[in-house]
Amino acid sequence: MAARGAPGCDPWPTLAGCRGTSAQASARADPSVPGAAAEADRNRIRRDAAPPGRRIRTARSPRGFLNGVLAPGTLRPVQNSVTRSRSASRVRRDFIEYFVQRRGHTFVPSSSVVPVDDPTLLFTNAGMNQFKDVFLGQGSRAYRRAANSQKCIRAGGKHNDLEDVGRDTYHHTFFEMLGNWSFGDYFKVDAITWAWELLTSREWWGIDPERLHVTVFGGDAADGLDADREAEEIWRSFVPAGRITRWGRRENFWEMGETGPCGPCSEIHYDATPDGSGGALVNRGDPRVIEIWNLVFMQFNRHANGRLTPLPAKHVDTGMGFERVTRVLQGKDSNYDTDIWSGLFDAIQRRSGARPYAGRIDDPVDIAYRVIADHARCIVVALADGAAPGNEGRSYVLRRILRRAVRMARQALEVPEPMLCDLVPAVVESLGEAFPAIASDPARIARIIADEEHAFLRTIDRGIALFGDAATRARALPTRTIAAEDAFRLHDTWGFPIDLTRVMAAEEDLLVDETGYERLMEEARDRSRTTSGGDTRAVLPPDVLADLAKRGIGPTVDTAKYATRPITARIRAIWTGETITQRAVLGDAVALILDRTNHYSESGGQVADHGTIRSGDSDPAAQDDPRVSGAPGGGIFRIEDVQSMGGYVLHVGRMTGGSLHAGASVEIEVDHDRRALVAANHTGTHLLNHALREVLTEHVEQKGSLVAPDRLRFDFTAGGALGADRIMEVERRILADIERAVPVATGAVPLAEARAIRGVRAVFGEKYPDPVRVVSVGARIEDLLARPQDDAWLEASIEFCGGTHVASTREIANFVVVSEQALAAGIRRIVAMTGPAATAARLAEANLEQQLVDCSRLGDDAFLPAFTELSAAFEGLGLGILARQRLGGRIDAMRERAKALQKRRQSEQRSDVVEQARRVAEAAAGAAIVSMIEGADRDALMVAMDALRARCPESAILLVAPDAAEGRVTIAASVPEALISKGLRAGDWVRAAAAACGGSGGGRPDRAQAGGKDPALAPEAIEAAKRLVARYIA
RNA sequence: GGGGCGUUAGCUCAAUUGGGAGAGCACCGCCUUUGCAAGGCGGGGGUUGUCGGUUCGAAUCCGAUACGCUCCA
Repeated sequence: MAARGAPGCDPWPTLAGCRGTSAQASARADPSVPGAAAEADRNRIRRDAAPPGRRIRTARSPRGFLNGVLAPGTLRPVQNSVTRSRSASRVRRDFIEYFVQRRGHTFVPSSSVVPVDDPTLLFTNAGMNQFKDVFLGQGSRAYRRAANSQKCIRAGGKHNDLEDVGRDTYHHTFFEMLGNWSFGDYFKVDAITWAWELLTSREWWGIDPERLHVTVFGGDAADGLDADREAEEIWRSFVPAGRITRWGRRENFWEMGETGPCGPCSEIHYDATPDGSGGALVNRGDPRVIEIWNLVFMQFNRHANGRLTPLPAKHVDTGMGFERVTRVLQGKDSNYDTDIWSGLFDAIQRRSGARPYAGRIDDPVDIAYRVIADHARCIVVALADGAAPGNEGRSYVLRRILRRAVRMARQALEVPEPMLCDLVPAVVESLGEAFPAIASDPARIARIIADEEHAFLRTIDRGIALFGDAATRARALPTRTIAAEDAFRLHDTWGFPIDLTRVMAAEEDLLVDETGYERLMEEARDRSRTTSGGDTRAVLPPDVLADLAKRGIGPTVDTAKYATRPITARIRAIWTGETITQRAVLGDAVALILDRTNHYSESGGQVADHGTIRSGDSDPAAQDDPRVSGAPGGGIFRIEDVQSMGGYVLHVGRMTGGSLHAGASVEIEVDHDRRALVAANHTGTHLLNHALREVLTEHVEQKGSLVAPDRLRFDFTAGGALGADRIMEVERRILADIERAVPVATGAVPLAEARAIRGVRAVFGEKYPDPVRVVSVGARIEDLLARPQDDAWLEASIEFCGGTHVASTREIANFVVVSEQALAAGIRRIVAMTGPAATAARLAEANLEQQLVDCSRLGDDAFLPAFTELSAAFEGLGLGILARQRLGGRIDAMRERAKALQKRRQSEQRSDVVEQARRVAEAAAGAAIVSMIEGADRDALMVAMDALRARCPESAILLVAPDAAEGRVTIAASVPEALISKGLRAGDWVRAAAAACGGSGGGRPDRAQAGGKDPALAPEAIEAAKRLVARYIA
């Protein structure tokens, strides 16, 4: 424990002479916090830093941070300034304690690694992700300073460290980012001063300041930006000029995206070279000199045209690699030598029986240790946060990570069966304290991992078989090179990464055409890239949001959205997807922003309303607009989608008449019929959620939901398939709820009170506003608030929900489960219908059942066509899953009868045609036989042909089978070798016959089939065939 | 979100340019054998994922769709 002043005797006294508004702001925000570090303060921090001459070696690591790996004496041991070794969890606690208790920050728990509501992000990859809306100006928080340790995954997205994992000592797919933030509060002075204090002061971490190098932004001519002299000057008070370096836009100018908040940043690097000579290695990717902390100063907004303007509110966003700083503080030269990994390495060693981890950089076993440990952490955290391995999106990234680890386990550690699943407890042990969600259901996580490991064993075998084919082809070539197409196919279709193909090729002394492979990859990427894109009308970029605010256009008032009455409103802006315009005319596809709306925008899984916007206003300026034809004034706009962005509601759709202009008064009306269908489905979803919880005794958690007019979809956690019995029970309960006509109550309730209600349903990881809207089926809101802990509420459906609902469950009318399926391991999806669609499904079921009964009573002759028709119609009826299973089983049973009948008919037909063939053979044996066969389909005709050929193997045979009922003539011919050599080809022969009855055909010289369209002309076909064959047998 | 590939008997997979849906294993019967393992002979088993189109004719070509695998973002 470092000797540290108690909170009451802060050795960092508040200093007079605070400068700058940010300092005053922070003092206001929390009076207990000292103001901005002014000059004197910085002097104190400078003095307090561990002086070079007084470095103290750690008691546990007498050789400093080089212990363990390098043999003693190979390099001069470096003295470390760390006074004592801190455990990793202590480092995490220190960071939070410093910013929360000492510097007045609010501790905000790490958000899920699976981003909520951010389609641009594969995984949470930085601490600032959960505050993105604040930086974009779309949201706000109750606090202005925040700090935490954020779970991050960098794999598969823009930041991808996957390739480096295992090969070096400091990249990870999963890591923790320690961060502190200022939202328009303190700025550069405090951010820099506090970072320096935490790192270097003896009271805190006491890192030798001489080992720290700082980078600052050096300016950018294209952007017209000067160097960040402000930050540089602040750094100068701690760090000599020689250890401050300027860098360009790539290293030291941070941007969130193409547009939006951005600014210069300063990075702190740690030099771990033995003699402290690593200054030149900053930003060179050298493992001895690594970046540990990045301080971002958001002070500009980048507009769509690339221009930068100053932000009104300046923010600070910092991120420090937890694993890296722990390594520094524990005096190690690899992140993997810290206590973060030791437990995991032990578990791997025990499970695999491999030799212990030795920390060598190029050793395959040590690489496997690092990769497996890293990937295990990543996968466990991601699964705990609700992601699952799969074949697309982030699921696919997880699958790839998992498979890489499996391959390592198999090849390097030689473990033939699944083993990653057995590492879950070790990961929980090391991370569960900081992130309790990880420890909530380790058995589920292990099960999913084990399934996935088993699946991969199958895939890799198929790939190996395909590789074998490619290798055989390669061996036949003088270059002994596997074709680019094969390598690409292995990668693109069978999931064999190129490096694996290369290794396998090398084993057989073969090469791989990698340049060709890269070319194919690039082509594939191009194909993929050029065809993507979304509806730009439904998105407002940050600069447009800012522009709207500047024009004095406020957020859309949507308080009328729960009523269905038409309202009047005023058009405030028209958004084309690229720019704000003044007018929309017939045919335009745009988005309208009004001052108020009664439409529900897409949210919480419920699809947006459709509706109409009309104006009777005259549009005086329209006459001057060449695009306006006919009478100006009066316009109709059809709303096809409604999206909410930063408080503005975008009514996306197209003009179907007249013109509309900004400022016009309009009437806006919701499509009531559609809204009613959606409401029935939404309340139905709540009833389903509640019924599932009652029917499945296990823990049911909502994982997603879609409420559309024609169906509802509900994804939830469950151990396995529900089965017909439980689906029936779920339906029965919901139908009973509908029958009882339970009233649906809604109300806004303070979040804390609402959370206290017994049995309340909320989606894990979702952010809810305060007050939150509560939707209750079966209990009055007043009663809920009066007795929140009453067990009676377990019988009711009570959810946090902003959606539109029916007033009474009676309006739902009916409920039918359409399907129940697995979505991912441990997650199932139910699709269901309500209202008229559900009633129609029940009617169709009753109808079909009656038809099946009627059909089964029919005699053999009538049965076959009736049954064929019924079974063909079955799929298209839109039945519920229970009806499909039950009646489908009945149809399968009846199909047996149909098959037996068909078989009997076929064999009757066959013996008949064989008899005909026998007669033909007796009557017309000769070099050529041309004959008519009655009542034969194609198969039967072939049987007749076989029978005939067996008797007359030397004859050329052509048979014609007219089928008056089907309006078809089938022709088949067979020609023996002797006649083929004379020039008679079966294909030509049947074609001649078919031509005579309106068809054509073809085939091989010895065997051919043809068809004609007019059975009445069958005799002509016979004549034509006889004429042709006569030429060859004369 | 976009691209590529696949879906044929219970299982593993075949099927030249569109021209008669097959093999091995498994299953059933008979034979051989003291028994077992095995062998011999015979047999059953298919709406070629589904729907539509082109064609005289589609497992094969085209379009849609479902499911699976896979790559990119």
